[in-house]
Amino acid sequence: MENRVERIKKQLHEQSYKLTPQREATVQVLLENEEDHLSAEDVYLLVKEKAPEIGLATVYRTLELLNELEVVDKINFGDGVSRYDLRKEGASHSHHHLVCIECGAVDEIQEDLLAEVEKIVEKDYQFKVKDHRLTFHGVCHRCQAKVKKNEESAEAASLHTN
Amino acid sequence: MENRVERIKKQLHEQSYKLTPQREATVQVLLENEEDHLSAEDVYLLVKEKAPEIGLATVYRTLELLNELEVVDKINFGDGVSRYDLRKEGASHSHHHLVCIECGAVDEIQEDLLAEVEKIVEKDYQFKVKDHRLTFHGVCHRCQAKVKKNEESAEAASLHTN
DNA sequence: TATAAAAACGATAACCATTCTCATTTTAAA
DNA sequence: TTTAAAATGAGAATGGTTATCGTTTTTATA
Ligand SMILES: [Mn+2]
Ligand SMILES: [Mn+2]
Ligand SMILES: [Zn+2]
Ligand SMILES: [Zn+2]
Repeated sequence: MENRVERIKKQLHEQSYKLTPQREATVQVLLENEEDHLSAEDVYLLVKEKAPEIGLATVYRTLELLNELEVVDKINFGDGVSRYDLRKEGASHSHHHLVCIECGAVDEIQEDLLAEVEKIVEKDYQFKVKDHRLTFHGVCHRCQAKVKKNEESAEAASLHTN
Repeated sequence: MENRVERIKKQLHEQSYKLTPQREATVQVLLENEEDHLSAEDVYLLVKEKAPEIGLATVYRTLELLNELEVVDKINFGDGVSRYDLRKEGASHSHHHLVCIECGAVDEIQEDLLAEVEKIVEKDYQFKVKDHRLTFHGVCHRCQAKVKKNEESAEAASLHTN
């Protein structure tokens, strides 16, 4: 885990960006909240806990930089904010997302389901694919379970009143 | 073509929304620019040509409404604006997009390439898929042709100077 | 056709995520 | 240490979108 920060710092250094405590704290926060999809404001509040003097503009600048270095993906789920999603190390593109229209949860699919589709796109549309964004909107497994449970108890209640 | 407007108007009426000239003009503009991906501002300027008294707020409200009726998809390509994309009639989900990182062009894929992938998502992730968003980022066929042409003329020039 | 309530409208103020500006501080290499 | 370039923090500015509110339009009903 610690290595991960070191490697990102190295990457910054290689591209002749300076290693500032603000940048390190921001990367730390992203690593510690890898499963979430934080907005710039979210990151700002979390970074402030370990580096209270940091400014919001610096957080934006750092996230922008990390996006250019392909350390994070800047994604947008249609609410009014950009979210910053850490890439798995060495991943060559953005992972897929499952957005629940019932509870708002965002789950991830780490396996690449688009290999075949990309072949078709390259062949049939002569488009050289560099990256992709794939998001499914629907009902998550938790909300499906909830509905099923409610249906069962409604049935049970109906048996009682008959 | 004319039928398309009529059907959308009917759909509004069925859901007890009122049929106003502003809404009709907005739908007209969307139909006349089906291949584009217009922002609210874009739509506003185009609608003003045929209904100069219309307000920007009304355009936003109409686009929001059409999005709820699933007549348009509100999409976001990562520049700071929402874009409104007319659905093909009867289409049950959003079509795919090809965004060129060289020239910025946005091309469309109308065929559904995700049927197999969605089966996997439903089975392996117990996620009930209702809709999807799929965008590829890469180099469009026009830009690829341009690069190839440049390489050829560079080669030709090189032959001359030798 | 006249009436009236609900819905929709236009103008514009407010909101708010993001970017820009600029004076000050920090970094990194010599 | 010195120094130039890069980075930072505070807060102003920007710009897309939404909210407000008084007026107008629509549509159902009498
Ligand atoms: Mn993610
Ligand atoms: Mn489209
Ligand atoms: Zn859910
Ligand atoms: Zn192109």
